[in-house]
Amino acid sequence: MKNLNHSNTQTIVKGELLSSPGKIAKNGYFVKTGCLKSYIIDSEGKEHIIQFAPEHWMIGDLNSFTFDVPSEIYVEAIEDSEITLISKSEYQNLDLLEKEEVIEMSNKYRNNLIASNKRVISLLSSTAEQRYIDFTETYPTLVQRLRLKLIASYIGVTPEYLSEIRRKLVKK
Amino acid sequence: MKNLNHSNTQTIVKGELLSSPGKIAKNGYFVKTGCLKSYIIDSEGKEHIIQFAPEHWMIGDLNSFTFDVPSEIYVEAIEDSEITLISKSEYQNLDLLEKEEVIEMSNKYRNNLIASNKRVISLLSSTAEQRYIDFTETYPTLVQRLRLKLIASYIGVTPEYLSEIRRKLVKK
DNA sequence: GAAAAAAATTAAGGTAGTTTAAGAAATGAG
DNA sequence: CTCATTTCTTAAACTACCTTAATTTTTTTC
Repeated sequence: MKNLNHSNTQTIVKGELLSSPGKIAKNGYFVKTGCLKSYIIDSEGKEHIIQFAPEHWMIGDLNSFTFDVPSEIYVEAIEDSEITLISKSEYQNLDLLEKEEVIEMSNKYRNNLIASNKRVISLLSSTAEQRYIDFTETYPTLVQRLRLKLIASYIGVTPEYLSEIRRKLVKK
Repeated sequence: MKNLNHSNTQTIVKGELLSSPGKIAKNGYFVKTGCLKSYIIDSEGKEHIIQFAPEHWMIGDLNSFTFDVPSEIYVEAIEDSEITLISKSEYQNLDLLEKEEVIEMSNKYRNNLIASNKRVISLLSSTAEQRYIDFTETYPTLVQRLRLKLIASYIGVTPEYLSEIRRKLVKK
């Protein structure tokens, strides 16, 4: 992460809300320790998790951050965490960055895109049980750290049904 | 697209397969005219569309292209099209590119990521009917050009059920 | 422009996942 | 440690969406 630390480190506690809908996102967040989540609340009041960001991940509303439109998502700490801010002025205009830094950003976008595409495929083609198994294999450490409720929201099922899935898998 | 046309323009006909699972992707594709689709076939033989690429979009298996792992997807023309190849040697090593070109790539990844994230949210939080309405509003020109079957596969329902959704919407 | 092939429609029956609700277990606060 | 709160589990009734299959419509091909 050479050169990406122009901004200060901040300490935040579990439950702290860094970003919420309606505002234009002024920052992205880079997680040094702990874990954040981004999520939306749908028209029926249900929470859907867009992304988890444990150590070394970036999180934020890229759409709002990039195009100066009001954000639609929440960003919240799910553990006590240390983060650094990624300020808009720096990253919106890539021209201002060194070529190396642009490459670094580009690689982060690309890897994030690859992960997002895989998730789309998984949502389109796998059952909830398979998505849960995939999650446990892809993010074994997160499975330990996260509440079932959060994992359920991420893979797109109710906590009740995930509970049932787990019971079935234990029996096997 | 200044400077991105190092490669030749190719003309392909509807139905032509540019890429298939198992091979390591040697190229990405930039669409000048026409339309391509990328898709997977799941373990039950069902097709799931990952992306449509009409004029000015890029398409390909970024994961395979980037990390030299065997591809898992098909890329196929759904209209007669003109495309240019995006060769791996150029884009895998961003170092070799001019800063401007890196910025251009970064922006394409970023915009693609924003679109992919929106799709994840939509799959998690919206009903099939709402996803169809969103699709018609987001891609009005594609709705005209694409067969119902393809749209159904993209939004994640069977053609039969999309047909039913349409009937309901016409009645309203 | 006629025959063949592919796509779309309709409907009945089925299933994966949701809803609701209530009790048990784990976590958090003082 | 203890009470309050949140999370997890279980189960029964329900619904969004799927499957199958037959018919109609559209598109492709020669």
